[in-house]
Amino acid sequence: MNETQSSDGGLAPRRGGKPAEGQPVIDRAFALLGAFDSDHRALSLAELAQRSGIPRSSALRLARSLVHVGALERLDDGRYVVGLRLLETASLAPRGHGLRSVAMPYMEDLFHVTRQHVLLAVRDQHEALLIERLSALDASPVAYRVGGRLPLTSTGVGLVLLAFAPVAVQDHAIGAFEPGQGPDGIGTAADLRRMLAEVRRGDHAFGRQSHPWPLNTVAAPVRDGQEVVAALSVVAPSTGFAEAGYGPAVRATARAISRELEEDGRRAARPGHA
Amino acid sequence: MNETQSSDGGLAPRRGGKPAEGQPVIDRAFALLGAFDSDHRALSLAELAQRSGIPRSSALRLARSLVHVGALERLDDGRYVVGLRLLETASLAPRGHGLRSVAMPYMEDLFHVTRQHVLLAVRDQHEALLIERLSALDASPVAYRVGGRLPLTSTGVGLVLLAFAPVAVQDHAIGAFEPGQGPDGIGTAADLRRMLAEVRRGDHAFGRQSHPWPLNTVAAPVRDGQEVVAALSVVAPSTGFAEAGYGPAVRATARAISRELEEDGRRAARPGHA
DNA sequence: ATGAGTGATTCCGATGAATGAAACACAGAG
DNA sequence: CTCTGTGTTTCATTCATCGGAATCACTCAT
Repeated sequence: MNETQSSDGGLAPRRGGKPAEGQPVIDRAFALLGAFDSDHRALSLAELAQRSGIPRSSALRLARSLVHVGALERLDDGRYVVGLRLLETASLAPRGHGLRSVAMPYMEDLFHVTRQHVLLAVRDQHEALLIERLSALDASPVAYRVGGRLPLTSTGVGLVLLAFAPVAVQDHAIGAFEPGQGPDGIGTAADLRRMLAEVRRGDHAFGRQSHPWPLNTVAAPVRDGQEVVAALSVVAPSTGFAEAGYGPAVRATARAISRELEEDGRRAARPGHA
Repeated sequence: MNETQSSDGGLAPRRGGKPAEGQPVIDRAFALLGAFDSDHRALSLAELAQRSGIPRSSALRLARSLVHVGALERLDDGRYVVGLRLLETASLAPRGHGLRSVAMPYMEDLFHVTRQHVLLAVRDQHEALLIERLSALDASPVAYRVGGRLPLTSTGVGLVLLAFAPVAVQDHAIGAFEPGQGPDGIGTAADLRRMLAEVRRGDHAFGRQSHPWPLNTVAAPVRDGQEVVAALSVVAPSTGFAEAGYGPAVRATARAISRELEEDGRRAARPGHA
């Protein structure tokens, strides 16, 4: 490691750089893309380099490649933003827009009836990823953003996804649970475990949280065959939250989406396609 | 080439491969991602290699890297699909979900009122890219898919985007126009040019097409400041198409979105943010 | 003007990551 | 059994990648 072996006299300017470590180009490229978040949608080269931990000259070269393929776009002021090309290919993700496209019309109807936030989320590893959110103009503000991640141990959709996740995932979540993270009524890991069992038994989850704002939520699982692939929920301010009304609506909608998914699957599986 | 120059005795197996050409890794990686389309959402390694024109072993290595960062996911049967990671970062594209998030509530209302397809599209080079589509369960089928591309010279949104595009883009489209591509009433390049002028003057576009199904459409521009950044439209079956009703609704909604965009811009521009 | 400061860009030698033909393993079909 | 088609591993070769330093571009305070 020590470059002392430049031997006598640093005649050679030691120009050549050494790739920090066996770090594939793809990793670094996506590290660049990972530098963007909801609070930093436009980044200068310097920010890009700093936030991704990549030397400036390398960051520039990579960013140019990404612009070339359309993954990034360059603004007039020189800053970079995420490009449309990503949206284009991302829309082909079966668990993302694929799921979304069949769920959307039903979510529309649910939204039409409730006029409250309607959420659709899937599980990715130990987090939930918000696929779609419908909100009214005059709706109460919520923190959850489409494309954003949220914890499994709180939020209705999270609890549903966790309840039907592989045991390993559940254990991980229960083990890592720290009191205070969960919604109201879940103080300890034991509470969480009990809650998950309850969710499985009733096939839906109620959630109450008072932390940022007082919000109530009902969530239900969306299935493709036997497997739970997503969770649907309605989130509404506690004031005037009609559990009795939203609960059945959410569960019915979730089942409708599940049925449609299964039909689509059957239709796609049978005949030779392509 | 003839490999006769193996000279005397093929002792050396000639293993080493030569990088086809000065082709950055990023380009190849996105060539892999580009192998997916709406008819091929799951691809085997062989398909992936063939469709992207990359040797199998290289495709495998790249695909693994992409799986590692979450851009691809691997199904149980070994096939690859687009992963959630892409959706996550793609949701940060200002011209994509950024625009979408402010437009959505208004689109919801428009959809609520009309119960017809509501489309939001932006221009990317010489094509339009569909950012969002709201459709009813019982709606007439349309070919346009979220994340998909559609020509500028047909479809209401396309005409609006083209009408307000830089002159170079317009000339390119008019030059490349071939009779028969456009909607009903546009037969020649001259017709197209005249239509674009009319769109600019009236600040909206009507479209009639009978090709796949008889569809009518009204589209209006969405502006951020002076610049047209997107187009909004309602698409409905010709039967019972109430132009008089949809037209104003679409235009009013487009203006509402524009106003909101401008306010957001002002809000974001003024105070120092991060 | 002058200089200081910031950020984007170019240069370029050294080097190791990327490359792909070939070999291998396995599966199903004929 | 052979044969065709998979996915996978190996490995000698080499060219694309790497990043420190120099350069350019631009702003702002003096």
